[in-house]
Amino acid sequence: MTPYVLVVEDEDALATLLHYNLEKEGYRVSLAADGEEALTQIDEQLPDLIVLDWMLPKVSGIEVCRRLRGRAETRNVPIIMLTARGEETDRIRGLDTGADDYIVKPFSMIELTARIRAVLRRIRPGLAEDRTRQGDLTIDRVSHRVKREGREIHLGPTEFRLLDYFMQHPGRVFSREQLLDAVWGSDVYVEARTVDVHVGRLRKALNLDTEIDPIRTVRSAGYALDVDS
Amino acid sequence: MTPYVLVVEDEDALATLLHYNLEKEGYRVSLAADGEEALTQIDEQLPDLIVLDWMLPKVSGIEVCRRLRGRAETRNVPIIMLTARGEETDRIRGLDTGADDYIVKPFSMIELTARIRAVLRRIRPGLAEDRTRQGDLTIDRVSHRVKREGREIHLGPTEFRLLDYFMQHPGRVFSREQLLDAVWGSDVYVEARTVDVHVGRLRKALNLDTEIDPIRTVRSAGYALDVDS
DNA sequence: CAGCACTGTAAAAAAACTGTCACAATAATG
DNA sequence: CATTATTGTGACAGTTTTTTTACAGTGCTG
Repeated sequence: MTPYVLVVEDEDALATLLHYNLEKEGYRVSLAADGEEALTQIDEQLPDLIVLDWMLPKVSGIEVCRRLRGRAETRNVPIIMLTARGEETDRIRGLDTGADDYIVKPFSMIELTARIRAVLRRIRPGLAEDRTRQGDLTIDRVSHRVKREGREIHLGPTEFRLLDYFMQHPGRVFSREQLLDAVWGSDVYVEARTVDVHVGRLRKALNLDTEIDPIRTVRSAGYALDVDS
Repeated sequence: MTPYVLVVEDEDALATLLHYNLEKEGYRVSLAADGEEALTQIDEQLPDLIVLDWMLPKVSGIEVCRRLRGRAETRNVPIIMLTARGEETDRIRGLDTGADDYIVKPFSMIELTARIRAVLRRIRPGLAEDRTRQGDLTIDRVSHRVKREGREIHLGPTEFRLLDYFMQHPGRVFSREQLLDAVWGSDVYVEARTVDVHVGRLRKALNLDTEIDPIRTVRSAGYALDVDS
């Protein structure tokens, strides 16, 4: 059974983005726009994990969190908090809230899915994938290692996240803008052409030994990871 | 058969943390949020060891302890008490309670698992691992000795616990925060950068003879212990 | 109480990584 | 084949992150 994730977020654009991306990640996703709605939905069907915005209309995120922790049947549902930078971070860090993890906006999809995987792994080991293989490429998110044909490959943080994203959606073409959103974060501003440079760096690292380039350039569209399978 | 540990703890965050870590340690783990629930669960299946919070709602830890000691079938189940600093420590120290050991919060995971191993060793010798080998590194938790390629290596207490933790999860990357939680203790407040210094000290001690550094730095993520396997 | 071993912090030094740009190379188009 | 649009690349300056070093404080031991 695929994990069921409830996203509680009032800002519409972000909610849609999360819905879209988590669904693509293979989760069943449901949205709630405020705390009240969230609680109703949770009563209807118990999620496997909740992504919860800190600031919410009607019933605040922290209040939702407390209420869930107070009830036996929801006590063990993992919660990941979404907070803006500097927003009472210390308090969350201390986990007084009872949240299992938190993530500071702006965040990249890669980062969020990594957290979700980590939390789900605690609850339902075996559900969350730690390692992905595509052709001769292997990426291990726990040990942070990338291998090609068994050879270890060193990547910088950005190249690692970039490859991670590609590996999760093999064959699919992404525009520079999509990659920026997914890998850099939804409201980070960097030049679109920067993606080219990082793709270049990723290629260089990947193809030190081989001459077959797993990354395909799609002119006037973007890039994709190809693997003959 | 892997040992079955019952954790009785009302504070949710700590309970989750314990559950997660002990499970990873290879134990079968069950949680109870108060004394009543604990007693019910114990009736259902007799644990090999109980980790019991001193302060509990409904039936207090000490009461649970007394009742277990009063019944023949539970008399010999080892109990490790969890107490806050200064919390009637003397009385526990005297072991009037019948607990086999106690540990004062905040404690590190390393510390707790060491106690659990020690107690289990008394009951079921051979079950608890005293020694771990990874590549050319050996750590012996009973004699508190570390060797590399047979050469004895002296480590300070913190470096020892740090290496211990790494050895228990080889290859895996830990953030500074995770290491602080696991090695220093869940609510000790020290600067995250301090981890760097101790990793540095550990490296220095480990690499006196060799030039191969078993500790890998993962930029913007943390550290991992690597062993060619 | 002096000496020693160990801690945590802070600050300096080193290393790794980023984002941009300018220009080169390549592909598409008519 | 010349032109235009798009992508690749090397250099670089700036930033972030890690490593190293120094130091002051603590607690233990003889």
